[in-house]
Amino acid sequence: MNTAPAEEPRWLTDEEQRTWRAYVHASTLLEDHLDRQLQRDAGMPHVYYHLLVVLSEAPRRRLRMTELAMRAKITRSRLSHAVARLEKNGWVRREDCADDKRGQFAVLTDQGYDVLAQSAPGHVQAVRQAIFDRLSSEQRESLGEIMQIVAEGLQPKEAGADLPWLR
Amino acid sequence: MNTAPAEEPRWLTDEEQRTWRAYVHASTLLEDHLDRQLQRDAGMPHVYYHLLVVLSEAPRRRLRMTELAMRAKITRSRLSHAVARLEKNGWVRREDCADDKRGQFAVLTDQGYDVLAQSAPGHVQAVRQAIFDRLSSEQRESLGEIMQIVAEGLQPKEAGADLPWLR
DNA sequence: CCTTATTTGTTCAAGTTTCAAGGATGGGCC
DNA sequence: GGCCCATCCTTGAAACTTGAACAAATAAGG
Repeated sequence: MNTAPAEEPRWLTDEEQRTWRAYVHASTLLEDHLDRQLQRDAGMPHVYYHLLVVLSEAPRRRLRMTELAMRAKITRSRLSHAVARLEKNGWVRREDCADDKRGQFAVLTDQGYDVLAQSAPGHVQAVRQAIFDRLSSEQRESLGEIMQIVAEGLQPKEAGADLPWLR
Repeated sequence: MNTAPAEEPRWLTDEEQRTWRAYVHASTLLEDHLDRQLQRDAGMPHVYYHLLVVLSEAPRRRLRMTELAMRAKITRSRLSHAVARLEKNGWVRREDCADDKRGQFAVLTDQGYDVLAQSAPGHVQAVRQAIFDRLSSEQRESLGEIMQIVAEGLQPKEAGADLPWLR
């Protein structure tokens, strides 16, 4: 028996190595940048801002907790804490679900909407400045395709998922 | 005087919007994925793992704290905590700097190197599986260029930086 | 020298995220 | 109904991150 990894793993080529490093650096810097920008201008980190965005696009500006967690790609636990915080800020409010007594809706408040409306321009500008303004239209297109592919590959397999949705 | 934002901001086009969403989703899922993979196989999150990697590539496997922070794109504060944790694991050791009595070196221990060597294959496989195996060679190339550009744009301007290096 | 400014790394407090556990409801099945 | 198990969401503790404040040491100017 040989349980130890017998074969040499397929290491990254030099170019892949460089690409991967560049990706890690860029994504780290970008997330930091946006977190700071939003913390300063909106009083919340990027993940929280994103939650408000997702809510703002939902019908009646409300979503079930699980649905919101899935759309935002975060765990339910994390969402629970996050909503608690946003609730304290008055930007989100919880509402019981009539059909399912286990359920909770997260609802974007008017106040939350205002914060969003106020900080959106700055956020868009930051994103534009960091990414789109620097890329050619071919690159922009390419980036979209690539990220789409990567995201799909990591998406918890739907239907019969062996994961209780995202672990 | 008109301090309020007078002009309609340049919103993202629909395609840019989609691209940005795809990016956020992909990067979120990817970072989560790697964090879990490494937490499971190496007992540390991705950032910490990256610190070991950077150290392993430095001459004599050691770097000044600030230098390490810069290469890893994290704050000194965060690094301080991280090294404390890694030190507790016996994977990194601190050493005083002879030239500059304020200075500290973070040194990768043999034990740290072993952990790295052991977990590297799994990590590479995860990265490959999530990204490179899914992309065409054109896309791989494109991704590298794009991320390079984005990273450069966010890099704290060197020389005369008005930032105390990353705030 | 002597004073002032900068750099280096740490620490504290507050905030966030993760993980494991748990309470409650819903649904299927006999 | 009664039982079992899945789903919905929350909780608490531990780990991690952040930003500001800080002490020590060095660099820069006069």
